Amino acid sequence: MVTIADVARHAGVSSSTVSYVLSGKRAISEETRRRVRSAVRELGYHPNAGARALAARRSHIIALMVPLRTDVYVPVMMEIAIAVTTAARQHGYDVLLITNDEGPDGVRRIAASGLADGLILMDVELDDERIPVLRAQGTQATLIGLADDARGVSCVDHDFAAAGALCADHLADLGHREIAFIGYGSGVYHRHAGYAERTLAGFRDRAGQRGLRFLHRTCEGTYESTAGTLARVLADRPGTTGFVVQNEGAIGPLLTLLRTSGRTVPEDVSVIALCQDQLAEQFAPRLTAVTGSAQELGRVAVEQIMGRLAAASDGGRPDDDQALLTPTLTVRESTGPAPLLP
Amino acid sequence: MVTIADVARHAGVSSSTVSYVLSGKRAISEETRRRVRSAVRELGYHPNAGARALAARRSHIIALMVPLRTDVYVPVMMEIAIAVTTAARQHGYDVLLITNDEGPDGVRRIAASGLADGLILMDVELDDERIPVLRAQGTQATLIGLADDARGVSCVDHDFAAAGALCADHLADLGHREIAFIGYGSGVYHRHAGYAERTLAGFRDRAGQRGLRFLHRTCEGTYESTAGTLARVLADRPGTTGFVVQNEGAIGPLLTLLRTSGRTVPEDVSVIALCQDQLAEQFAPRLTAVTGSAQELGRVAVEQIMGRLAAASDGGRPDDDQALLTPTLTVRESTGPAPLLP
DNA sequence: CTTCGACACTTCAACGATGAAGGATCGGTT
DNA sequence: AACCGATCCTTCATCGTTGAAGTGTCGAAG
Repeated sequence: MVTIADVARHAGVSSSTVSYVLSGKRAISEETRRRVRSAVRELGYHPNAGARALAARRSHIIALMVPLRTDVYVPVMMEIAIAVTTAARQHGYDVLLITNDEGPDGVRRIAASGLADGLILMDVELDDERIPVLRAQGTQATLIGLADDARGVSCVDHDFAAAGALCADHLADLGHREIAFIGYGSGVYHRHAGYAERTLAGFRDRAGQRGLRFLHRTCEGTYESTAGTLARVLADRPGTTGFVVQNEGAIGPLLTLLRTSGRTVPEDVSVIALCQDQLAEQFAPRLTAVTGSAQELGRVAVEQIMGRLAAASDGGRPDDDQALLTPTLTVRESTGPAPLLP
Repeated sequence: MVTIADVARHAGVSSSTVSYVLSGKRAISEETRRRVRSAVRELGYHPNAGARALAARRSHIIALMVPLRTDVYVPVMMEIAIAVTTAARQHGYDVLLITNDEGPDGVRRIAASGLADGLILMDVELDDERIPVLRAQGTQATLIGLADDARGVSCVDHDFAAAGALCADHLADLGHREIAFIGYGSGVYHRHAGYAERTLAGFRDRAGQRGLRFLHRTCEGTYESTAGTLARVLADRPGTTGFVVQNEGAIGPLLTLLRTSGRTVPEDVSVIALCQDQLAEQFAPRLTAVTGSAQELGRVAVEQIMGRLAAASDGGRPDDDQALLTPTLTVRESTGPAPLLP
């Protein structure tokens, strides 16, 4: 194993000088810097992570707490995780993966052991138990999602309300008047999952403003569940011409069911999805969709943590940022003008 | 911050004793152990990760290198990542997430810095550049996937050949004689991705033994691509009554296309999928599927790494294990007896 | 000719844990 | 009484890096 002392010897300087060259915290002459750098390269030196963490009281690791639960669309989680990892590396940080089932104790463990300098929490609930722990330990953290009391932490999330509103606007612009909103399973709403509630609220408000009639129906995302949901919608409101689908699992079944019931998309009914573009492109017809960027979400979360860590190490009190990322509407082939009244 | 010295003082012993109580490496009297344990609890002591790593030359972290690429079905990757994390925690280990784009340098960085004690590599290529690095650094590692030269590392993977063979057997048992194998996009085969090639080879061999005629066709997984693939299959072999689908993205489109072309499943044609059960359950009809457990894969990978670490720290040379996990066939509603000849 | 500040580097004491080696205590042997 | 071995605990050096404080040198100002 190559240590900083080996590098120092090889470059003919003290180990402190090597440390300073590497951290850039003191002025070092051009000549010395060159010699140290080439010694580092020649010996293939990599600073020992443990020693560094111990001495500097910084692990250069952030922890990412991901849900075990899989009613969230999983690829999005993975995309966020990868975006976080990539963004963190650009700041010289690595990412530790923690699962949600460790709960508040997990947060305590990571913070108290100094394993990570900061945490990013996914799948945050409105009154999440982990948040008080973070405050108590004085740990820097960013939530992906919103919480009721987010003092002492930063937050970033998609602007789900705006996404809901975009759906309502698009369908209203096309002349639709009766809309069905196919949501997640009822469990998601009972859990008060922010993304589900806020999308619905955003949609509802805008729908009201635009004079749309609409039904919200829960749906588990299986074929059977979607069939049941659709049947009830068509029974209650036979005049429905627009569908907003938030549940990724329900999209395929819904399209199939509409086709088999003799309705063509977008001539008879329009379908707008709240899902990733990649998924929206896979269906036939390609779906008009409202999307937020998972990559951006991960990137912003990392920026927020880095900001907090920098502020804290300068002795300041970090700002509790709240970022809401604006969603985008991409019009494809699944939405069109409302059919003329028969 | 609570240190081991604080605990020692509180329990009226030396810090070594606390360390021994916690690690269990020396006999400590019942009474002392009790006092130390309660001091730990009362003070909320968590050993400092950096100090521990430095002194013990063990970080209690394993790194998991995940692909950035997303032509693999992403939920499976996430499931593996979570299984790895959960299994690692049971051994007192945490998991660091590294992305594949760091390549061999990433492996070097992690190994040389002592950040992780071992690595698990996903998305392994047959002549993966990272493997020689692992050998050179003497780093313990497990591959998820197979490589040409896996000396010095352990491997675990699904037995894709067996999965292919299971498909052939099931369709042959049902009396089908002309089968189409809908695979991944051609890029996957050009890359010589092991899972794709081995499934196909396993299917081909068994199909030969059972006297099946079959076509292998690549498919990108979009609706258009699936439509094109299916059209060609039906043009070349109108008598095809069995479909094996390995590309998750092609399943939905294929079912829709078969239906719109007037073929019912499973009366006219049988469809068997190589995909997760969760996905297979989502379609109508529910799909007969051959599955390997992603959870098991993650679990075994962790066991292998733990075994290697234990052997290495006992001064031994770890065994280069190779595990192939047996897939399961779950018969559902999408396969049935071959139709009688007209 | 002293004094001073700037610069470039070195010395050295942390950081918090581990574990080999070295006591202390005790009942049991000789 | 002296010794022994077992048991249980402590002392202390060590891990590799960091960064505050200190040293040495040099040129400019007083």
